[in-house]
Amino acid sequence: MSANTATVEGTSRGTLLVVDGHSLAFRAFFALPVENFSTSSGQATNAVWGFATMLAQVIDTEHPDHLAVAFDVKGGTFRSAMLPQYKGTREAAPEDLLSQLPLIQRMLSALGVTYIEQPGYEGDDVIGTLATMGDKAGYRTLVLSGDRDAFQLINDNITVLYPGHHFKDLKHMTPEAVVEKYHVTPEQYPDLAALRGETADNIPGVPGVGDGFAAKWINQYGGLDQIIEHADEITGKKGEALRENIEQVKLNRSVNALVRDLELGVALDDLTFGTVDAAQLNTLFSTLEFGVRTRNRVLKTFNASQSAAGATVQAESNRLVMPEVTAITHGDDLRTWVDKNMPPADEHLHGDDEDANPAIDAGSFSESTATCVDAVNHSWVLQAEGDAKPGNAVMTSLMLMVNGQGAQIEHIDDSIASELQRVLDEYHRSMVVHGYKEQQHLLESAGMALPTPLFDTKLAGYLVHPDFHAESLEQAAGHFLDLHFEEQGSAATQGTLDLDDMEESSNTHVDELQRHTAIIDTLASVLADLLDQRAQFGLLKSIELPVSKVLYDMEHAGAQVDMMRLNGMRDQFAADARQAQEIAWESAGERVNLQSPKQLRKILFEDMGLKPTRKTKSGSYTTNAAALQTLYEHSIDNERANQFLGALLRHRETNKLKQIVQTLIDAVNPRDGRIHTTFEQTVAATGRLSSVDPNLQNIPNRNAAGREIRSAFVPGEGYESLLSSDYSQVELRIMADLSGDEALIEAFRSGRDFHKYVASLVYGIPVEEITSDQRSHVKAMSYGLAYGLSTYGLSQQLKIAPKEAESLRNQYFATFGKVHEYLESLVSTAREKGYTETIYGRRRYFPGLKSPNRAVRDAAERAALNAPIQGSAADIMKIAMIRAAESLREARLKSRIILQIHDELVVEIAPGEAEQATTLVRDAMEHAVTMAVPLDVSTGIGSDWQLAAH
DNA sequence: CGGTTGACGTA
DNA sequence: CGTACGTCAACCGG
Repeated sequence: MSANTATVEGTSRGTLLVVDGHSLAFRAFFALPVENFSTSSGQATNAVWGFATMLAQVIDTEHPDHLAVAFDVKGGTFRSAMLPQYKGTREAAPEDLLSQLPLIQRMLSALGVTYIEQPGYEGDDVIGTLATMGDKAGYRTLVLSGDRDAFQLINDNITVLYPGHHFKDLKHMTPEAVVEKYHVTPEQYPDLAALRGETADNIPGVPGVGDGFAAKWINQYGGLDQIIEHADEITGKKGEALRENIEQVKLNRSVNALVRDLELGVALDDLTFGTVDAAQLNTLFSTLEFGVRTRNRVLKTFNASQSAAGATVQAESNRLVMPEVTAITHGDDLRTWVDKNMPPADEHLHGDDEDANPAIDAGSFSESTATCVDAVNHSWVLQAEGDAKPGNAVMTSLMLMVNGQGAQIEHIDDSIASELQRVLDEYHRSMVVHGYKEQQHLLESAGMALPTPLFDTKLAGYLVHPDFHAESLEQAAGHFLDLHFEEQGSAATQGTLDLDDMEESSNTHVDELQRHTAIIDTLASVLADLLDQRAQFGLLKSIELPVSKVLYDMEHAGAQVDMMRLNGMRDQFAADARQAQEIAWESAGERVNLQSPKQLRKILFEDMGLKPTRKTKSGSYTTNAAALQTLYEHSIDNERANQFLGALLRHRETNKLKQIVQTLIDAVNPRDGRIHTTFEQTVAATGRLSSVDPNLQNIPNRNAAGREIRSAFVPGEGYESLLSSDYSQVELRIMADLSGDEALIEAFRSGRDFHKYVASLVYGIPVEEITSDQRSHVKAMSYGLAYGLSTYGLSQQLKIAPKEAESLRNQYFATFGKVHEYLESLVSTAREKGYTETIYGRRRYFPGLKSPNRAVRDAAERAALNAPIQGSAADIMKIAMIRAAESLREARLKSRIILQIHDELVVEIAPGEAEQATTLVRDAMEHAVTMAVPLDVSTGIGSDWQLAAH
């Protein structure tokens, strides 16, 4: 299709947006407190800002292709000649508002928007004319106006966008909406308004007559003319009042009729989006002291509308604005800088008390009044750099940025720390950071603490695109902003450092801090916009940010280990491994490296001539445990091979355990004898956490030898025991709830042995007759569901015939039909929408569902099946963690959460707190969310992690 | 040396 | 030919 070919759908030619300039400015002025929107020289800017963001919002949601703004002109109109007091209230508009009208017009010029003033007429008449032109030409016509006179224009083609109680939520006034609200048609509305009067325009109506009586009369008599004809018939005080004010009403009616056929000297074709003059806009916005975010937001909207080549234009509009840097070396400098540059801490935009229990409720997420973008537009950025390793954090530098001004701190002394702490306490509610948890570690290392900030670009980026994991801020900028940076040369990493290099590296260091701060600033506005569009701000505010704080505390606390025990285990495992190795070497006849699959393949499949079972994905023969086990079982008649395989399997197991223990030993912080893992909050695409450095979420638990390692995790000094508390079958319970399958729900509500109960339903025999094989087969089936298992996989796992697995599956789905439907619906919805959602609106996108490659597509389907289930379980656990930490704190207990292993929490219990802490944690977990089935939590307490198991 | 592969630990 | 992770050691190419 040629770029010039316009496609016309149906009769609609496109969308025309007509804006009532004065009324929009007026509404903005009174909706936004002028104290928060003034330049340092005292010029009010609230109307300009409100006008700009409102207009951008409407353009973004309605996508008009034609646009015009109408203004009143100074001096009288034909109406003021008729009605001297007309719009007296508006004429008396504060100077602060009037002074902003020329600024708004300058902004519109810079944006390439046509605005129209018609001497002798009002903006309303221009609007009436433009709307009529649009209607006749077949455009969907939108009138953005806060003036109700515009309602008379409404018809099937013309909709008035009317600001409601909150400036930003626009009501779409259609004919139906007018009838619903006023009980008259749009054509009759001026009659109603004439009777009622219009206080906003200083026009008196009939005293005592409001919308209700006016509508009643209109519907009774047909219209104003008929009412006047029959005025004598109307009884009572109101009838009297009408007769007394009939002249006023007639006058009102002649004044509120909009002129709809002015000669404007413009055609609709002239009203397309013009060229944006970015330079002029920059000059204007910097005079008005608007932040880079406002500028980018507006530019983005108008550039996208102006040109179909949105991508390139958008990239240009995302150019970073580097902060102008002021070096801070003393607390007094910081105070001066803050007083000069920071806006007053602004409570009303996000007035939630930080201590209040965050509203965690799926329904309330999308309802917050201030949008994320609004809030972020008034925020500032904090970026600290350094090593954020829990327990060993070191901060090297820090920068604050607001409105293009940066305060750079390279060395923190006491005066700066105390001043900065004051700033954090006062301003945290309007602060943006990248990685709250990491920033908190850095600040803590300098003796400070950061209360919960407004926004976190790292967490927000994760919510927007959980499959994308940015290694650096530059990568995040490349991904989300289409801003690309050259690879940073690593001069410092090679060769010697002379004085020039030192200087250079110190400069690049500052450049980097500056660049990072600027990237965060721009990222925040772009990501806030995306979160708003998806109604995910609640997820950030009520789950990710609060859990981030909990995770910080967990990382900071760490987990105490018994070093003696670890060393003892390491030595024992090492000895066992060495012994197994000796035997293996002897039977192999050579000192083969047992940790080299390549060497093993040679020994097993070439030298010993064993028959390989399966291949790895790269095509070589596998030597994994399952294969070795099979070979072992089939090699009874080959003594040498049998002995080798047995020793190899033993070596594999013990050596792995030795390695795990050694990794733990290496991770112990010598300063406190504890292991401080890092919980990654933005890595797992489903919403789960992960644990690194070391990974404390994969400590062995399945067999006795491995489980011993858990006994090395003990309460630290000042604590008496460990509590382990975990959910039973959360994912299955989520499936029961979301599918609404009555049988599965009942299985959980019954309180019986769940898997046995399910098996009895599936096999159709009494619970008492279920064999342990039957139970375990059904159990495997249940758990496999959420993974998208194949019958082949099930047969492999259970070592049963594929046919048997197939019939188990059929029986299962015959019993739990709604579960089957639900799982299918997950995939089909994902295919339609491109993404899945958890119960709290966490999304994951699946481009692979459209892949022509079947293997890729199948894998994507399984992941799409699993993501909402695993992800909802993750949401629930995060909420439980927030609530548990909160109630432990509120009860002033010393006991604290130290580990999370997906469905388990480990709590370090202080003396005498066991009972109360158990109750609080259990309660938080059980009541994290309400579902059709109860959440079952089991707990145990012991003097080490293994003994705490239950 | 950095990246990949195979193996294996957890939920 | 079951989802989601992290870590190790060996190996390969530069």
